[in-house]
Amino acid sequence: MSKGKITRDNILNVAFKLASENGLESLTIGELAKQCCMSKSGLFAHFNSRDNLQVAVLEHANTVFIDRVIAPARTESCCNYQRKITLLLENWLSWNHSFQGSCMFLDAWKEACAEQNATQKVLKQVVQSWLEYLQIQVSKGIENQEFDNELDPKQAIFELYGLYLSAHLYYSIHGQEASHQMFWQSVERLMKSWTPSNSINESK
Amino acid sequence: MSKGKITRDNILNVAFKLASENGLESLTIGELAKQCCMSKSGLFAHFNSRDNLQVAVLEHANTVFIDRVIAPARTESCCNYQRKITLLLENWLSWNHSFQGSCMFLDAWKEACAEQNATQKVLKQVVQSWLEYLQIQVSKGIENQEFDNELDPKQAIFELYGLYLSAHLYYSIHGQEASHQMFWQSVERLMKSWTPSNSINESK
DNA sequence: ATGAAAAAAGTACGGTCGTGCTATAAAGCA
DNA sequence: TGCTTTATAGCACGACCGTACTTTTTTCAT
Repeated sequence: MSKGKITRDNILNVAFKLASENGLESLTIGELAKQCCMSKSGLFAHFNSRDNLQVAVLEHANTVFIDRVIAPARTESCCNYQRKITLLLENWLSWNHSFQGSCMFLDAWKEACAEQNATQKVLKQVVQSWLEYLQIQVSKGIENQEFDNELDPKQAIFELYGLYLSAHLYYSIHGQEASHQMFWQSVERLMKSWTPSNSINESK
Repeated sequence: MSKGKITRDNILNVAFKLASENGLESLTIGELAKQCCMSKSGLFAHFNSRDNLQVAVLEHANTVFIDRVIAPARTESCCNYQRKITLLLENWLSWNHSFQGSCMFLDAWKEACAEQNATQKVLKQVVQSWLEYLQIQVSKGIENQEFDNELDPKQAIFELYGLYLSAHLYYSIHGQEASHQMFWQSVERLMKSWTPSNSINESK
């Protein structure tokens, strides 16, 4: 392995770590060089542009992902897929250092929000109050006996919110129509499961 | 209404529009001033810091959200909550100009990824292949008769992915433990609904 | 109409960004 | 060992960032 490759590999490891913590977009050549104890230009010569650097980091992250998530679950193939999927999920949640609320690929969709500045505080408060509002609606629906009284409103909104997030993600991949269709189909299914007649599936 | 308030309001409207399209983080004072046909310093004087500007934009967005999402559904109160929630969801998806894959609050968590550069292409391809991989696992589970053969793998992963996204969001609000717990509880519930015995709730 | 107050513009500064170009140092093969 | 190739550092640039400070223009109440 030539010196160049070794250095490049080290750079990518450091960059992956940084990008995992602060988001890919906030990865800057100057800071990365500092962390690698290199000069900006010395590091830059390995990629020739910031775009190339980011792409390289993503590809590196992908190999790490395969190594940590997919490969360890391969042994479980072709016998019990429920178990295998659970295994994949476990790996998925912990692949990038113990699920610190960060995922390389999600982060590339997300803004760098590591620092707890005033903006973030307001943002969280806003989102949280919206979640609580939704939970209250579910609670009222339960009181109104539309929903099963074993239903946990918090859990229900958690799942509902997931569909919303998923819809956003799928939008950028499959476009508006497909995203909408999948979202509503899932919502219908989810809300159906909230009704008393289907209480078999309820959470606790 | 004084001149200052009018200008400030106009700035916030323009800023909201910009931030909706490109993310709050990519909102810059210089560009915003240009869009408002103002000087940087003239605009700056209204907020005295970029942080204050961002907070103001968020608060403005929140009032827009309440106007467009919560208020229109108020009439539906206290009679049919299943209907009301559906209404809220409809408003939710369209509140910020027809659900163009963007949500003010989600965007503040997300990176500005409007431009289709090389990085974004790689990123989407990576995520998509991961989704397809998961779908294949479900398909195999169906062939293996662990899952109901009416189950739609694509839809199933859509919902599963939503739980994952939700978990990430809840992490930043409620911390690791709560987030983990809710995630697994929902996963258990979801996968249980995939099994043949519970096919009542299956999507189509 | 006039003068105080508010709003907007002008200008400048230090900082960081990505990215060229040139020179030096190290690596690897003969 | 010496020489070519490769890797790294040094330095400078233009652009844009947020944010001060000063000056000009506009607004508004008297």
